[in-house]
Amino acid sequence: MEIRFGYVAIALNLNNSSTSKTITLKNLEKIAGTEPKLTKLCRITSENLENALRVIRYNMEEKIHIYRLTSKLVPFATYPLEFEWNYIDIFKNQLERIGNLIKTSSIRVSAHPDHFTVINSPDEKVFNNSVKDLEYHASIFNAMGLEKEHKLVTHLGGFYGDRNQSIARFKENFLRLPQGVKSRIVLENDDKIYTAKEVLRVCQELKIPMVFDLHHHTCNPGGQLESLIPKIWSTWTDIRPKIHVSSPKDQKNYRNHADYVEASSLLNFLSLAKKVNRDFDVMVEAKMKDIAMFNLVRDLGEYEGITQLDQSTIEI
DNA sequence: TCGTGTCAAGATCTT
DNA sequence: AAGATCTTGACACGA
Repeated sequence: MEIRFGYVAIALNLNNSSTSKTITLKNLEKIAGTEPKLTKLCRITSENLENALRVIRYNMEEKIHIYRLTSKLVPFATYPLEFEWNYIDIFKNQLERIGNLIKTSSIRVSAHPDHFTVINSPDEKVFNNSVKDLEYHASIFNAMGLEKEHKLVTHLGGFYGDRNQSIARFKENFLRLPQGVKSRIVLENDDKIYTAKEVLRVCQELKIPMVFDLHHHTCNPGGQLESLIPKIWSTWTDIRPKIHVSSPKDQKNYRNHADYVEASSLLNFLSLAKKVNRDFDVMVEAKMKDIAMFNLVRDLGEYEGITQLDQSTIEI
């Protein structure tokens, strides 16, 4: 079976290729007049999209099939400024070009709205802002022409003093999301509150695919791997399952991501996944980004029973 | 040019 | 009720 690896947002091998350039609100406000402000925002966005195109081209050339786009392609995309700007319209062509390259090179992309998106928040304002943020992500993917297998990864959310109530609220709020958002969402177990077992149950109930994070599972265990894997795989009905891997920074900051990923920490998971015999993808979450991914694949290839097919793919 | 405090947004723990 | 901390890459300011 084949396992493909990818990385998050930044291609360290490409110089000056940030796709997350921005401006602070204070400095945006310092710019006099609406037009100049808009010009500034557009210049930044355009630069981010140009770099995104470069990064996708790099991925294509390096035969990297798994990639997470940054959430910050468009600065202040969901922030209520004193003027409207339809960045989807303005950057239609650039977004299309990126999407076309993603499709022709068969790259599987995703995005991970950051921690301000909390679907199970009891605060309606926070929920509404989360909807906005998810819609922003979905609209970018749609403008790129990306099919529904390109997903948005998020978590169950906060604890709010009562686990069961908060899980129940997630389900209620999830059902309130726009269809175009619901069909993009996949859920991931987190490192502090909701375990793989708990997230799996919600995913099964709501028919949401589940991204399994191996490192989070170590920080916040729930359920046995051997029984979890086939069930988690089943949530991905017609799409390859995907997992996240990372290594702890150190004992003190165990939950933080290290520069690289320790290959040996995957061996147990791989041997259990082999029994299920289904191809899957791995997102490497490490400070050293694409370089960490290449190293991990190389290191795994050294083990008995693992064959390195290319610099981002193994076979077991 | 380099180092460092700050940043639009949330949640949680501490005070 | 207010403040610190978490986490993250990049900005922005000052040395």
